[in-house]
Amino acid sequence: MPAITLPDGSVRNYPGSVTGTTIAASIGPGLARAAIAMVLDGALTDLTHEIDHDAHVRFITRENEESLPLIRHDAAHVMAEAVQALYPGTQVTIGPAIEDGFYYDFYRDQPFSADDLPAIEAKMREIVAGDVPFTREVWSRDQAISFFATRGEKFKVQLIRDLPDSEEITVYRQGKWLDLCRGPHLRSTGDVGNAFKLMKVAGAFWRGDHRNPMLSRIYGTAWRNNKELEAHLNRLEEAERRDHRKLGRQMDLFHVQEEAVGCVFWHEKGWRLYRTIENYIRRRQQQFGYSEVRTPQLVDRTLWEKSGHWQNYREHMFIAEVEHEDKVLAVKPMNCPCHVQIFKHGLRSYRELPIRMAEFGACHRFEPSGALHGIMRTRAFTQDDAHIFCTEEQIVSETVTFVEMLQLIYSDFGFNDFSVKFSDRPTLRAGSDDVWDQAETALKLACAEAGVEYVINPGEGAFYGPKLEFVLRDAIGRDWQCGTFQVDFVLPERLDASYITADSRRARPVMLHRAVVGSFERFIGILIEHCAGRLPVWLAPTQVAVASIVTDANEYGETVVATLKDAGLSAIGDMRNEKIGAKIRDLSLALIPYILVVGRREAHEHSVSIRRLGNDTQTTMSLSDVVEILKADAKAPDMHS
RNA sequence: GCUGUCAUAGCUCAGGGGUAGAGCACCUCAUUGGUAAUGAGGAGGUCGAGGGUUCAAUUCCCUCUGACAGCACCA
Repeated sequence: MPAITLPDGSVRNYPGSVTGTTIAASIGPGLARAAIAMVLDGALTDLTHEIDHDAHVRFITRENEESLPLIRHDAAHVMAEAVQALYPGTQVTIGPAIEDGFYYDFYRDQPFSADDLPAIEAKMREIVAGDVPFTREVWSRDQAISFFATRGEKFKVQLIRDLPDSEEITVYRQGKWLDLCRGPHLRSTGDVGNAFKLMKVAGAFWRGDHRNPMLSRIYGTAWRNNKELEAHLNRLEEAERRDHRKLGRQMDLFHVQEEAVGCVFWHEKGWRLYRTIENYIRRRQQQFGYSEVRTPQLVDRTLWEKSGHWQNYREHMFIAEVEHEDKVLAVKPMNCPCHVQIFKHGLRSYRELPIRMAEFGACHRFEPSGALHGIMRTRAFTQDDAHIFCTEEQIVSETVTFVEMLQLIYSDFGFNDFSVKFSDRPTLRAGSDDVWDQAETALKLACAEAGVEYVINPGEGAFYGPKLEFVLRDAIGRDWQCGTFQVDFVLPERLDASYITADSRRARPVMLHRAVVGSFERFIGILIEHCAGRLPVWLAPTQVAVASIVTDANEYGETVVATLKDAGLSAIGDMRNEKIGAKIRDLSLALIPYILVVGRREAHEHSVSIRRLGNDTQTTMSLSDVVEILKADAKAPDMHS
């Protein structure tokens, strides 16, 4: 006699075991039609699941966002059936729902190409139109293994073998096709609906391990209705429009070329943007008690051996050798060991701590070719790196202050939304478990004190310590990891850094590795995409353009440009023999925040007509007023008194 | 690095076994105009590099380099 409690608190009794389908039907025909799955005692479950005990049940309908992963997972099954129908001999592996959609990994001698997608998609729509029910079956392990083995599904067999003994082995059948699957699923293939689209094919390693065979993965996107699908496709187009590589070219900020793979050629405008950001960070660091240093690019391998980087990252380091000297130098891949050298130079007293040592450190890392991405992931980059040498007692307060600084900087760049990941000890690491316990505990305590909420990122810490990763969210909802904060008890030990305590003994400092923007290259890429190239005035490489209407106004136009430059603004003149409409268009496409138009009237009145980017209205003002307005608008956020 | 796709003018792209084409940008001339494209003319390419097949290769084949998407990697 199961008693079923519904979300509104009402309880219904059923004579024997009962399915969700029956319960929904007993509540009403509307719900019977709409319910596509249920949450049974907190767990998402098939509607056909038999309930033989008292339970809480909540029904999921298409209106509910929780239906999305189900729709996507079902779409993956439908795709797998379609693929096996069209390409016999293809082996199936796994096909989960993911953010925005789903994928399925197949094994096939000939990987799929984009040309195969229309046929697969058409077959999928057939299967959806067939509207055949999904049915769940529990199989024995042997039954499942022999079934998939006879079909030559080697990957499935391996999956089943690796399932823990406690795990019930279930398959889901849809018509003649079936797949090993934990479920749950919707009622039938028809519930997938038609708001899906196959997006791309890609290679993916079996079980995510590069030593394993490569599978052929097909990605799809799936939604509850066509409106959602359209919105998603529009978001993708918007992201493409914002691509920093495209905008970087259009705005003439930088380029990359074959002779310096993964390295950025900064053009004048891009470099101006870079320097504006660097100077801003420098001022913030000063404000927060950092001192700036500069360390060598080429450092003997012995130092990297001591730090452990040679053992851990040798294959990612650029090496320099000279003909007449028997030395191997590494182009520095990071700054920490160098900063320790400065710390070690001379005796340090506890009175000096914390020492906050900052460097705009240019680093080189041999990143795998497939990892490179515009200026976001490069082989040569510069970090806003700093290392805080402090006592254990100072970890908490230093963390709190760092988070405060990071928040301030992010919001100055227009990022007000960020999240934090806590990465704990990795499998390959230096330092004893005691030291790791100590470091992780200290960092957690510091987070609590700073009011930082985080999600755990298991096993993703650096080899020398746990870290916090600060992930910011951009204007179109994409996440980017920028800031980092790492507690390190290992490197000071390895590199033998010490200070003199109040009672004249030697003690090890703790080293806090930290960066706010991370790599300047990457951050600038993110910034460009965040604001779609329409940089705030203080960052814009060209802040204002002066356009003349007639040649008679050119001379006055030039004096306006000169006045703006004298006021410290980055100004250009456009005195070309073009119509004003064409100039407005060109200067707008160049994403210059302000356009000042001058004609005979303005020249005579000593005024300008001012127009803000993205706004098609204009007002005429005296030149002196405009200069004051622009000066105020062009001030860096930390320069407002 | 792996799988796949791609590489033609500064940019965006078309073409195709018989020495290359458009639009924009650029240069020249005319035009002096009031807020997102004035008109006409001109110049610009070893068709990514190397090899092969062929009477002939930018086009077909192979190798390399680079780019793009995904995977793997990211101290």
